[in-house]
Amino acid sequence: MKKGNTRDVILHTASELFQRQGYHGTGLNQIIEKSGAPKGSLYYHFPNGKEEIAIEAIKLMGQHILESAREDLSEKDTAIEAFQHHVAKIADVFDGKACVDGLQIGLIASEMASSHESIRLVCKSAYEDWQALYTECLQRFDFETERAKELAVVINSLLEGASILAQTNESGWPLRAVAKQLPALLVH
Amino acid sequence: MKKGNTRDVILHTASELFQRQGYHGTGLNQIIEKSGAPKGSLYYHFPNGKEEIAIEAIKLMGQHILESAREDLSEKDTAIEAFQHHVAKIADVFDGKACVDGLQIGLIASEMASSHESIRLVCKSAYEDWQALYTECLQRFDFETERAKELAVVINSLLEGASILAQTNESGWPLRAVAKQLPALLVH
DNA sequence: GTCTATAAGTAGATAGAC
DNA sequence: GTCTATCTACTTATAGAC
Repeated sequence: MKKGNTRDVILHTASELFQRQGYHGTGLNQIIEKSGAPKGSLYYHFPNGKEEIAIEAIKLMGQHILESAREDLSEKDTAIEAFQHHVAKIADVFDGKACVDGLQIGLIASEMASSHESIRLVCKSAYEDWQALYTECLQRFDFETERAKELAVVINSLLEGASILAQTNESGWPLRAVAKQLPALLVH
Repeated sequence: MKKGNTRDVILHTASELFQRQGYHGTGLNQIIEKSGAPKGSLYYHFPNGKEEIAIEAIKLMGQHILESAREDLSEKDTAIEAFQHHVAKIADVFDGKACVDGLQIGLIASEMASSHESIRLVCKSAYEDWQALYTECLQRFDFETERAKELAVVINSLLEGASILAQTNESGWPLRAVAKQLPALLVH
């Protein structure tokens, strides 16, 4: 977990807490406490305070999710199998009651959309990156460009929504229900 | 807006604020201020404080969404048209920058899932009600029971997720992208 | 049923020593 | 780069008058 410098430790802990408890639900003191980072150094590394930590944390989450998605999607031979594999991996995370590491910016995105423009834009950018990856993957499996783009939005929605249901049900089954219906959606 | 008694005014205002700013992002003072309700009466009507207000507010949102969904879904002659109509109505809400009235418990559901069991259960119950309605509608259009139940979960996920994207983009287009792909999903 | 005042705690943020 | 102490503002919640 520790990457050596204090900044990364703070950011990693903040990512974890923000995505589970949200922006307002997570205190700076809690981040300090859980990370074990020295309290005094927080405003040294992030002079703009909580908002700056949140922005950097969201960028980190975005990249993390992008990487694991890219990995999942490259391991299969059809679009259906690829996305089903991706969804199944996410479903597994919600079964264990362990921390939901690196999944989901939906909570903070909803929370801040109407109040913090800068955070809204970072979230928007993360979603665009994921959709670009999905689009690219669908094109590789011979989906026409426009349809691929639209399906990417739909898949993105599906994953965000099913993740909320999974949290609410404390189980990955909503994601598995989604995986099961993917073949109907992904017809040429 | 005012339904006569103070309790309902508080609840209505709380619903609005909770779904836009979340639980931790909304202060009791803000609810009082915005509702114009007398401050002293808050703990008279809700002796258990903020958590009780949240639980009742979520129930209210759940019923409100259920009713408008029932209305939307009963106006068309095919499953595809019915759900497309429903999604289109939601999309329109996100275009105007007005308050998102009565839509979406996803934010508060994510926020509280890991910390307040009682709130998590109320959200779970609301989702189950909506899915039951979707299932019923799909069965009416000759979908087999098991498939109808699974599609209901998928549609629920789709709506929750696309609503987050709509907020993040300040536009209803993600919901319209979903509507456009519904015919592929809803094949017998 | 409503109102005022206030308790008790915690939030984010800052200043200055080291 | 880190630590400690502290400031101000705000939070939920309560007590007691009306």
